[in-house]
Order: sequence, then structure tokens, then C-alpha cells
Amino acid sequence: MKTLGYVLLELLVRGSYSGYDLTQILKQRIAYFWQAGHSQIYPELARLEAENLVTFEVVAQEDRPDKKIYSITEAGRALLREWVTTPTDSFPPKRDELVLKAYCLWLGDPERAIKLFEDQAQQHTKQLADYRKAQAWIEQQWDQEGRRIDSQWFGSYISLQRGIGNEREYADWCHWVIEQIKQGQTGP
Amino acid sequence: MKTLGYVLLELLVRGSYSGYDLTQILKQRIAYFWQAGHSQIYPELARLEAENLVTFEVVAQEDRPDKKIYSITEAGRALLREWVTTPTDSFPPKRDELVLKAYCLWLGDPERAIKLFEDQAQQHTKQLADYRKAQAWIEQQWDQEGRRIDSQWFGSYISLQRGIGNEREYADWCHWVIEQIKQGQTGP
DNA sequence: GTGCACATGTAAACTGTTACATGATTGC
DNA sequence: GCAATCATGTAACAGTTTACATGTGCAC
Repeated sequence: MKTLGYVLLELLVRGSYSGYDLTQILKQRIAYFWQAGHSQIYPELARLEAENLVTFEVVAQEDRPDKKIYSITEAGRALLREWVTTPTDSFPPKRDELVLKAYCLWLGDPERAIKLFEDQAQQHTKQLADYRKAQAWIEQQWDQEGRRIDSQWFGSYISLQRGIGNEREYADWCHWVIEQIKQGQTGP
Repeated sequence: MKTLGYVLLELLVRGSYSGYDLTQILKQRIAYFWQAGHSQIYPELARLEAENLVTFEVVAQEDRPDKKIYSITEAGRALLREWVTTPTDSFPPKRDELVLKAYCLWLGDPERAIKLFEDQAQQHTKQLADYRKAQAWIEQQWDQEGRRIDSQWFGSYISLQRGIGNEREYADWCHWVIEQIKQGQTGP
């Protein structure tokens, strides 16, 4: 059982979707902690179905291609419920090209370095603003369910909070780096 | 030219090392922004050598195997200097298993969830403490060079600052999640 | 004598991304 | 006519991890 399988189970426990739907949801809603394209998703759905963790029914559509709507099974739900609180030992490999560049920034041109970090800061600030908007909407939904921790909105809320914290921290770091460079240029 | 190539150039611009040395340095000093094993490093060094970005000389040793000491060439240095301030468009894929679990935490047992996040918080707090120790040492080195931004210690300093910020933010988030769960348990 | 540190490589397996492949409908 | 959205898949490629392979010397 690979992690992508759990990703799909997590989405299917919230509703029934086609492979196409799941691809969109991944891109639009959970891209800040997982990414996958349709070429990974379709085979994985087939694997989950072979293991009876999900089922599907073919829905015929007029003027559009037929689609397979997948639903989680009881076995899938049980597996997922068990897995979510299982100790995580595997730290995912961290690879960050910007930090790599920062490590060698002392070699490069300061003006260009400032430009690089200003661009990055802007991107993270933009991302942060988007996440905050999404968070406001999620919080509203969660409120309507009385802020219960067994509501799916609780999951959305706490995970997006990490996305927000990360982007804020990243943007702050970018600005701090710019300051450091400027001080080094004009300083004693 | 792949990113791992630049990683090795960044280390070799600071000194001359063997493949074995580089493997150790990667693990011990820059693991928070890049990871690679020796099976990736040896072939990549050969590639860099073929492109005249690095050279090596074989150093014979008594009572130990011979080693190849690699050094960066002028061409390698020039390529690296240019690359470090080049705009970064490729956002590295974010994949975080704990955030994935958080997204579905509403399904799982709260007690076990708390334990999961306490364990994680502890690991990030430990990591944070280690980074801060390393940072103190780096700052000392950098001070001795008058905090010049064209010192290699500047690169070490700013990149590790990101590692520290990230770990602090992550640990904070873990504690915050625990609080949220506890409030949900005892709340109205 | 067992395991660890030094030292360098290759091969196989796995994961993930990009490209190929098909086909209908809707909007510009 | 051309691009975009819906819809599902396979194939090729690139990058990463794990395992295989070999050999010396030192400490316990």
C-alpha cells in the first residue's frame, strides 16, 4: 500500500468521485501537501479496486464521455481510519532549490540575488493570501457543524493551517534574506 | 545539467573533497534542503568531470583505499555563479505525510492522534535545537570574517535560517493541532 | 570474529513526470 | 477552424532509493 493510495482514500471518504474529479481536487485543494497527475491516479484507482478498498459504477452521460464514479468500501474506510493515527517514521526527502541557491548566494551578484528573492517572496505572499481566503471559507463551514473534531472540515482546517504557516514563514525568510543582502552592501 | 550537479558544485566550490566526503557532508550538513546517497553522487561526479566542470586527482593512501579528490574548475565556478541568481520557476513537489494524516484526522481516534502529534512535535523540537547549535557556530565563523556577504558562511547562515524557521513553524503547528484536539474533546 | 569506518562503484526496483493516444462537445 | 473542458487510459523517460559487490584496517 503506497501513500498515493491513502491520498485517494482520504478524498473518497469525503465523497464519491471519478478519476477526473480526483485529479482536479488534488490540483485545486490539496496541492500544498500532495501532488499527482492523472497518469498516476488512474492506475492507482484500479489497484485500490482490485484490493476491494474502493468500488466503482459506470455512469453513462449524454453528450459527454461515460465516467467511473468511485466510492470507498467499508474495508477502505477501516484501513484509512487505522492508518491516520499510525506513527509516521518516514521523513519525506526535503529538496528546495531556492535554499540551495541561498547556500551559494555569496558567489553571485547581489542585485540579481535581491531580484530572485523578491520574486519568490511575492509568489509566497500571493499563495498565502489565497490560502487565507480558502481558510476563511473552511472555517465558516466548520462553524456550521459546531466545530466538531469529527467533522471533515476539522481536517481541512488544521492541514491548511500548516500550509499557511509554511508560506508565511517562507515569505518572511525571503524578506529577511533581502535585508541581509542590503545590509551587507551598504554596511561598514 | 541536473540539480544534483549544482549541489555537488556548491560543495566543491568551498573545498576539494572525495565522493565519500561529499556523501557525508550531504547527510550531515545540508540534509535539510537536499538529500542524496553515494549511488547518485559517484555517477554524477563522473558526469561533471566529463563536462570539465570538475577535475580529480587520485590520492594514494596507506592502510586505506585510494581516493579521488575532486576540485571545481573555472568553468564549473562560472556556471555556478551564473546559476545561483537565475530565476527559479520549478516549485519542488510538496509531499507531507503528516499533513495528509491531519487532513483525515477527524476519522481517527483522538487519543492516538495526540500521541502522533506529540511524537512529531518532539522530533521537530529536537531538530530545531540541533540546528540552533549549528547556527551559533556558523555565526561565530561568519563574525570572524566580518559578516561579509561574499563569505561562504553567509550562505550557510541564511540557508540554515530557513531550516530553523521551518522546524520552529512545524513544531508550533504540531502543538497547535494537539490543542485543537483537546479543546474538541473537552469542549461543549 | 564481528562490526564499523573508509572508499568506490553497478544494478535493480520503484516513483514520479511528460508525452502519446483517443474522442465528443462547447465557445470564440 | 481552433482551443478548451470533460474523460480515461498507456508508454517512455527521468530521478531516487535500495540492494549488490569488493576490499582494507582497526577496535572491541
